[in-house]
Amino acid sequence: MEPAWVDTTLDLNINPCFRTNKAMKREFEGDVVESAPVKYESGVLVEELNRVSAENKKLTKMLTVLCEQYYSLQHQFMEFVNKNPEIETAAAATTSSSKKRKAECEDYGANMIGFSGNTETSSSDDGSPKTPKDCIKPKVSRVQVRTNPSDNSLIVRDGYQWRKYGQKVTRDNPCPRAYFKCSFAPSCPVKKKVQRSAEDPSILVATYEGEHNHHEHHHSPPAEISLSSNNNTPSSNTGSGPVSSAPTKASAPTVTLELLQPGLGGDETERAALQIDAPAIQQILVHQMAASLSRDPNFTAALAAAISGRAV
DNA sequence: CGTATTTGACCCGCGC
DNA sequence: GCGCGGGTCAAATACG
Ligand SMILES: [Zn+2]
Repeated sequence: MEPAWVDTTLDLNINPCFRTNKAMKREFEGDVVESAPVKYESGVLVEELNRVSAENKKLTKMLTVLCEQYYSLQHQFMEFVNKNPEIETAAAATTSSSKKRKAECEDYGANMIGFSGNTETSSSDDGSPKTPKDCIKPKVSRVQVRTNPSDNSLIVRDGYQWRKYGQKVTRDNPCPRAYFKCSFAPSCPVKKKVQRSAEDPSILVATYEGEHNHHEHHHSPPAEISLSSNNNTPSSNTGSGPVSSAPTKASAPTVTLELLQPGLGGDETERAALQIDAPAIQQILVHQMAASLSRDPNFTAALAAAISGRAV
């Protein structure tokens, strides 16, 4: 769980010298005959190539798993953020260096309903499309992904399968906004909107809406990360949730999050530092891991390479 | 030929 | 009522 593991992996990936030395050493004390240096060298090289190839494959697999875990973690992180409006305010205050703060303040309902409630409830609903608009917003989560504008037009690679069903140009953004719908399960109501940031075209803003009621269409990792945000998800209100819109202030963790604008370094991703005063220490670790992951340009580059190279 | 994407049309809420 | 802006539909098209 500690970020050191990630660093080690990345170092292995980009700098296989140590591994090579070890392998060579082992080869030396193996079936080595010094009388034929060329043949020995060739054999060692071939074997080393195979080894490196296998290792590369293994690392790619690990990276894929890590990527999936990262996405899952990111998803849950923004879910966590959505439950605390203060974080959003602070983040908007810091990140909006020049952009206007829209203060749209989408009501963070924080109620986990809508995942078994609004899909099939009104079965005997005749033609009248009139629905009681009791603000049954299932869930709205916003996430910003930093990508290379030349690589991909719009992000889709987040572990799920999306079907594009619309594209519109918005008023205050020259970049169009794309509308996607989860197409894996026909009963999955999850939608997502993707639009580039107006100022920084390398940042894609994705807005997820709803919650998946199925697994990812391919082998999902067993999620060794046991974040699970157990503090404020009683998970007993999933059925009929007239839950309070805000978590109880008494037991809610006080979270302080600050996001730094990447613009200065140009190569530096946004950094998230947060401070939790709660019995959930795991969340701190998880968030630190997320921060370190998103902060590390090596990881970003490797992630981009892995995604673009081994497209799902 | 089946499926996914494109893209203009259509709908709907909202402010004037 | 009307215009505007955002969201969705669906016919046409592209793709494998
Ligand atoms: Zn889904």
